Amino acid sequence: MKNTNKIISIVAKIHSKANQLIIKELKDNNLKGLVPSHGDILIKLYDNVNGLNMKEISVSINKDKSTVTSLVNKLEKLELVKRVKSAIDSRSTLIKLTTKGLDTKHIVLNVISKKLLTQAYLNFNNHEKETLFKLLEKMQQNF
Amino acid sequence: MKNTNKIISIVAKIHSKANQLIIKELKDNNLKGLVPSHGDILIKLYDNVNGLNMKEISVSINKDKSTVTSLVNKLEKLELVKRVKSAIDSRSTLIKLTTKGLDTKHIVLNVISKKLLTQAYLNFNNHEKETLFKLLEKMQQNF
DNA sequence: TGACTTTAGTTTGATAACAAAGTATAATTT
DNA sequence: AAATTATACTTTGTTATCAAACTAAAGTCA
Repeated sequence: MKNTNKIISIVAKIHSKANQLIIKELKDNNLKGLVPSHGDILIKLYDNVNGLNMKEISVSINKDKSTVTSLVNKLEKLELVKRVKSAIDSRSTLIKLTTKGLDTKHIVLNVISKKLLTQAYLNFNNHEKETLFKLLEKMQQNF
Repeated sequence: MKNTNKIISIVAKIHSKANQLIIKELKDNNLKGLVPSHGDILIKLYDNVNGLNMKEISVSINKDKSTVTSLVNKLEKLELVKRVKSAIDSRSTLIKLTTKGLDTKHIVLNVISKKLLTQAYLNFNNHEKETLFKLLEKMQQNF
């Protein structure tokens, strides 16, 4: 088997290792019990202070809506987000950060995400970063 | 945020899409109920006709040993593999392909894996394949 | 030899994730 | 306007996955 045929298993391994790192960092930074998907939701919400509905979250983090229900349930239980019924469409629920949720922004973005990228890109120069990014993006669009 | 900072979420997306494709293909090829990890185990066993023990499988597919127990339980229930007690070390269990398990080799390697690679590498030339592979391998080693 | 430690594997309990079915509301069609 | 279809979300049931505790068999060492 050609080496390049192992591409998907390398992708899987990087994904797994990155997730392990994130889980460890979340735990070490007083966000015990959270998993990467919770972090993904928080990151989306930092950029959307007016909230996002469940569908929007589901699409943007690439997870099934029922999965998002349970992820948001947990975030709500931890008082990091709150559900607000939409005034315009009563089927829709807006998910908004609480103050406590917003407090996680620095840790999540400037500590955890940063650490992850630093480690992933260790010994990469800018050209390599861009090349890898472009090729991966191309592969992603093939699916 | 710089584009290249989204690298891990692209990795996650490719992993997820690849897995979806594999699950669909397994189902379409009469291997309903199997997931990519089962495929990973079968692929390792094709190359090791004398069997592999649980630990070896766990390491090679990068999954916890308890996960491997349940994956192998399913493969055994489907009569694709059998457990054989090691003669040398009675703690150890060798997992071997059954005839029915070996029959999946063509489908798994020449149909499903091939389809996956063809799709992932659509519009890639050899140089791009090798560049991507090398850079990903480098990233993997950073973890 | 007998007590400790390590190793191989399973069991148990918890959870993220998905799919399918269910509920409720909104939009569309006739 | 009533019936149909579509949308937003939750609930239910299943499973892969992990971690921690457990069992049993080697290995070590004193």
